[in-house]
Amino acid sequence: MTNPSTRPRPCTDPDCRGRHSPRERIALAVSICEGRGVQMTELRRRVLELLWASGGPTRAYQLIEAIKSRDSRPVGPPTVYRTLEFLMAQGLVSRIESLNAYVPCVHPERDHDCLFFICSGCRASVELEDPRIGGLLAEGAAGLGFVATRRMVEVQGMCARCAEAGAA
Amino acid sequence: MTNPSTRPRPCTDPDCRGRHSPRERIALAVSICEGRGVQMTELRRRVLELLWASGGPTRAYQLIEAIKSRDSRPVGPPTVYRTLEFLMAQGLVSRIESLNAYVPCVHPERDHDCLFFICSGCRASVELEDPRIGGLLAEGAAGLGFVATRRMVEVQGMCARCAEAGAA
DNA sequence: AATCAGAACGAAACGTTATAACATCTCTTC
DNA sequence: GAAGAGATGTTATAACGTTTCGTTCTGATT
Repeated sequence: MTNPSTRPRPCTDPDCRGRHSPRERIALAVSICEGRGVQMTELRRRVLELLWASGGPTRAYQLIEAIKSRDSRPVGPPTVYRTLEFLMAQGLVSRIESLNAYVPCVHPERDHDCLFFICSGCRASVELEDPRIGGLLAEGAAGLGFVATRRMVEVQGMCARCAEAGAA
Repeated sequence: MTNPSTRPRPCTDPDCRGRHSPRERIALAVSICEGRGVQMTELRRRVLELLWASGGPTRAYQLIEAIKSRDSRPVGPPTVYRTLEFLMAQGLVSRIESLNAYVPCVHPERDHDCLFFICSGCRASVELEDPRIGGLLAEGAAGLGFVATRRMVEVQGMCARCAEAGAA
């Protein structure tokens, strides 16, 4: 067991807007895997690092490229897809369906909704949390007798910066 | 101008759950295009018919197959993708991102949200409307200074029927 | 230490989804 | 009938994802 004082701590600011240090988020991910008894292997950690470093939604083949060029380690698509699947299963990464791309989850420690605002200008994405949306979806599901397993909420548009620049 | 008494009328039941006759929905689509001065061509109408006939989210290559086999008319992928793009631009069809598939919109006359419940069992989807969700998303966007252009809300799970069958 | 089982990884081939680039056709308008 | 716009056809290829099978690694057990 790690010393509690050095163990990464979950974020308690509901309005942090994802402003966390990648380094610290990765340490948190490692700690989460440890706690669950699943393996955060070298490859998995590397993929997570690359996702954090990328600064935006990243495609599977970009990851393949990055690992090949930066690490001089050729990996095939199945390897990367398996790794992404693992990271998603652990709640460490989300897939953005409308982009066929992946982002690191800002708050893997929380059972968060996947609610993304995606800028068409700079291709960045922001993850938000709003439990009320989950509530409404649960309500809708209940009305249909529907048992939900996965929710996906994606909003495309322009971020403040790009909207301003584009309008000029 | 069509005689108002024979012109397809928009649905006013907020809780209809998509129970409309395809025939009548297609007539409505034709009427909408007419009103907007855009062309509902043979191909576009055919694709819309196939989507309504299919009974569930339909993939682009399934449409290509259907047109080739049923109509003895070979069409290429670009043709079908262009057609789908047109139908989406007119709000007659929605794309379900998490399935790479397309569904006819139940209420093209309304500026509806795209809120889908997708059953992993029978592969059917139900489109719901809940303006409150759009409201929350608008609120989230406003908080970020984000200008939204497209919203996608998809919930995957099991419909009542399949959940019951699967549980047995 | 040898063995064994399961998890993780590597590689080749393949299947699916989507678009680029360019040609043609069919109307309308002048 | 020439010009232009919108719609469609054709070929090729890019982008995304999966299947299959075999190998390696790791940790537990004997």
